[in-house]
Amino acid sequence: MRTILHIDFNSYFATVEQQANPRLRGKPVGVTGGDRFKRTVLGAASVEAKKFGVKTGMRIPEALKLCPRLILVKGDSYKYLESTKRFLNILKDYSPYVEVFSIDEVFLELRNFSWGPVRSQPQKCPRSLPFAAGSFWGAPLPATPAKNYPLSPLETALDIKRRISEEVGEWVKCSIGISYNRRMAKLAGSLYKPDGLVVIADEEGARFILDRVELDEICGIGFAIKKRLNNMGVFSFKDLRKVPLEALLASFKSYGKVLFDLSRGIDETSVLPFYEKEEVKSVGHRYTIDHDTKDLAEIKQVLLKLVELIAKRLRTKKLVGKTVSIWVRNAFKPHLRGEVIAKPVAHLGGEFAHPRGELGGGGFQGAGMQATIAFTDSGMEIFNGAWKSFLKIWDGSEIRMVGVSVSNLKPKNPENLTFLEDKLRIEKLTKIMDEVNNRYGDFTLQRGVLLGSRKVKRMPNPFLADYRFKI
DNA sequence: TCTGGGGTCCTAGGACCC
DNA sequence: TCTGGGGTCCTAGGACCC
Repeated sequence: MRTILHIDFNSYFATVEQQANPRLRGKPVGVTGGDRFKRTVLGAASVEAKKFGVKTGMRIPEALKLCPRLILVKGDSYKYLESTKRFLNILKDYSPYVEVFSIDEVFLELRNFSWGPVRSQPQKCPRSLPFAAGSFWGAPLPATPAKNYPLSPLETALDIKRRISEEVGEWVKCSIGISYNRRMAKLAGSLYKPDGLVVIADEEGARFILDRVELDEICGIGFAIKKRLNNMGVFSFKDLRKVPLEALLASFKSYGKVLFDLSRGIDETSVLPFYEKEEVKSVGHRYTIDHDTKDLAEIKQVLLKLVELIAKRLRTKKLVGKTVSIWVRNAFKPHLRGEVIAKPVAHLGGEFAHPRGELGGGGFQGAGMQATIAFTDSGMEIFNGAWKSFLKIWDGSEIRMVGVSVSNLKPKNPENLTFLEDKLRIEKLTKIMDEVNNRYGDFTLQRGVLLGSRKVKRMPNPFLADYRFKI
């Protein structure tokens, strides 16, 4: 049996802000994406703000309505990244098997460790009783340390909490879940926040917990799949276990097996250490303009900026890509709110308008298109592909968001360089631009066509997107 | 007055090649 | 003129995650 810890930092951006600024401690804090308070959502909410019902992803006016004294802080990705680096360095001391799941979530596997004979002993219900560090479901973990580790899993978790408090900051709390697979460890970690420590020791313990949580509380079941399960008469994991595998496969194709296993606490996926993770598969940015527009010149400028950011990231990673994707999201249409918009998905069968409108749905409509171009890391070449696609999908109506992404990436091979003088000149110029912009900030040097783009103030911070590779 | 932005994965169906 | 099958690439678009 495996031993996997899931470490999740609570209200991450908000607690890092509170750590950095003691005046924010103990107060409801919301971290915003940037300067804009309109047309954006909260990136994080502090523990205190959450008590008012404020949540990550909430619109700002809505959050202020719930909590008028909410302190809005502009997010600082560099700060969060520094903090992430620090806790990852701590975790590496406990095991080499550290999977970076997101900027504030990590899986850590302790190997060569035997749980010994386990017997399930459900102890407390997660919803009715808060519990202190060390509470668990299922059999107690053996106290005997593993061969290669000086501490037992439980002691390891407690030691990690102690060191994070000492070395990252006392205000930065994490919840740790311990279990025999990734999904159950993640579920365990989510049961008690903040500063929780929960063990799900075996499948019997897993069933005990699964029977007491909602379907979408587990990683892998979201809005649409939950809705479809409900339509099949499945409202709990207990119900889900009664559905034969064949029926799930018929409805959800290969994902049916995942659901079948999930309901039984089974998950064979392994912890993938960060140094074994493949390079990125796509690099992209999207941007919501702070007003709806059908001004072609303005849209073009937004796209040019996005494309330059993407191209710069590709060059930093020494990658070239050949697939350019573009999406637009149309202006909000109140009458479409709640409408069924999604088209059937090949492998899952879409039926529902997403409440948040991932692209379409929830009052939004959108369109996207892909195009194949020659492998490139040049902003202009990406732009040319994107612009052609844009003109094809754009129906002339007002848009609120535009996004570009480059995928089908491969390492840039220096031998492939063309010796055309023109190409070399462009590469040289691009290199100089990157050097200057790295030193003085993005868009210090920019193409003439971007000059005068006053309306587009804030652009994505590409730094945050690359956290995984800077550790 | 109305919801951001960074990703990953999956599958169908057609085009195209041998 | 009619005919098969396998493999791979391209494209569309949704669902999921944080």
